[in-house]
Amino acid sequence: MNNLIARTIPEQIANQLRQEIIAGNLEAGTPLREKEIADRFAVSRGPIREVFRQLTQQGLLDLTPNKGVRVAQAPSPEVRPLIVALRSQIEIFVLETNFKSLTAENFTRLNAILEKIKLACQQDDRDQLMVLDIEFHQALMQSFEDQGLFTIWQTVTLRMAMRYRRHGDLMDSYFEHKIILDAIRAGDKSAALVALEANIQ
Amino acid sequence: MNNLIARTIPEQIANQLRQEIIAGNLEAGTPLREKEIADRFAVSRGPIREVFRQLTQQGLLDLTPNKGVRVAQAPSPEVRPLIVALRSQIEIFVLETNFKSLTAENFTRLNAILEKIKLACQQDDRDQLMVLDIEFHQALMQSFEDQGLFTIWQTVTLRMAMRYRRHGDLMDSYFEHKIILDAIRAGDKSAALVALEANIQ
DNA sequence: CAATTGTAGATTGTAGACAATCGACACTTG
DNA sequence: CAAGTGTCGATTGTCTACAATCTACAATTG
Repeated sequence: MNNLIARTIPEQIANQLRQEIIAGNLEAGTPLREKEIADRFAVSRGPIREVFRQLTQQGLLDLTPNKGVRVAQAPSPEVRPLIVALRSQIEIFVLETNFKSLTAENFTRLNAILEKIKLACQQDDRDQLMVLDIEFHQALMQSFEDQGLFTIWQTVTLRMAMRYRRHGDLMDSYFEHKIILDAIRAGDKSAALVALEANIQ
Repeated sequence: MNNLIARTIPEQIANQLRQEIIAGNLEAGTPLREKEIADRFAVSRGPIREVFRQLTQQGLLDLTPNKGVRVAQAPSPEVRPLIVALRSQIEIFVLETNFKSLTAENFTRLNAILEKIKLACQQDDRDQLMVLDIEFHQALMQSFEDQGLFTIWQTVTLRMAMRYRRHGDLMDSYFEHKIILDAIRAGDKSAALVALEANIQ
């Protein structure tokens, strides 16, 4: 999830754990032991410590010195609207600023993800849809090459995604993303922005 | 900077490096070698790796696998206004939401920092002022106990602070913070919000 | 001579051993 | 019996050694 391909071992492990936390497979408050996770992925504790530090910084884990990490609580209903607003602003900014610089490569990548989204919707695979949803927006963010802004976006988005379940018909998600991509392809900036904003909630 | 007291060794080292990066003592693009930094702080590479991962996640360093870290570029003039807006929104939200829950402890803590700010301004110590400025706002953020939101705020704020120098008379900074605190103490929420917003730029 | 391949040194990545810290519970002590 | 203290087991924190990877530059080859 972090990159198109997860290069390093810690990255792969981080992706896996992230997905499980976001999906809610790991209850909030659950302690994660270094050795336990290390054994599970057949590596030593070093790489796991790296993963824990990263996920902590991304707001998915809480770390207490000498005590270890626990799965963090999802954002409270009070704070969630703020998080959503922040993410929305970032993505709107990027799409607007970067609109004319989008390349054919960006289109094909977005389209590839969109097809996977369609599949996940048809198969009613909510977990996979959540992963792909984030991947779609991530591809947008990465078209605008600003590592610092990407990091902020990622932290905000992961926090927002925690234990979040899209309600109703999954197919709606597919259509929403399709509208965004179609508008981009058609060069209709304002339509794209409207569709994007509508999708982030 | 991360906490009132930096508990662990990696935290202390991270604080030191953060300060140097933000102050601009370390040029953007400068590579940081694990062993070099480890020797400097008389620890092994392990804790340093932790520090590098954290600062990377906070947008102060760029990490490339198998190549190491470099000091990140400050946000571009294009992106900076967005970063400022994000930070402003977060702090406004917290102050507004949390206004009535502020305790006497919060006041004394804020006041203590304010006094230090005054001193730094009088001594024309720009680096120290930058640290204290962030500390002041951090104290505000920590009065609202939400680790996830704090993490987001921190990332945004550190990014915004990179190589940023307040122009003009340093004393202005002192007065701006004094106005905020006075308004809070007087229970004048809207005045506090206005003053806070004016200060974040 | 240009392109490729090979090698050496430096640097990061990982593993495993040891040290420090924490929490719980039994024990002492007034 | 209550408060404090000591010990034990579990877990995290750190260090050292070794493996994998990258970069630069030399050697080879067509």
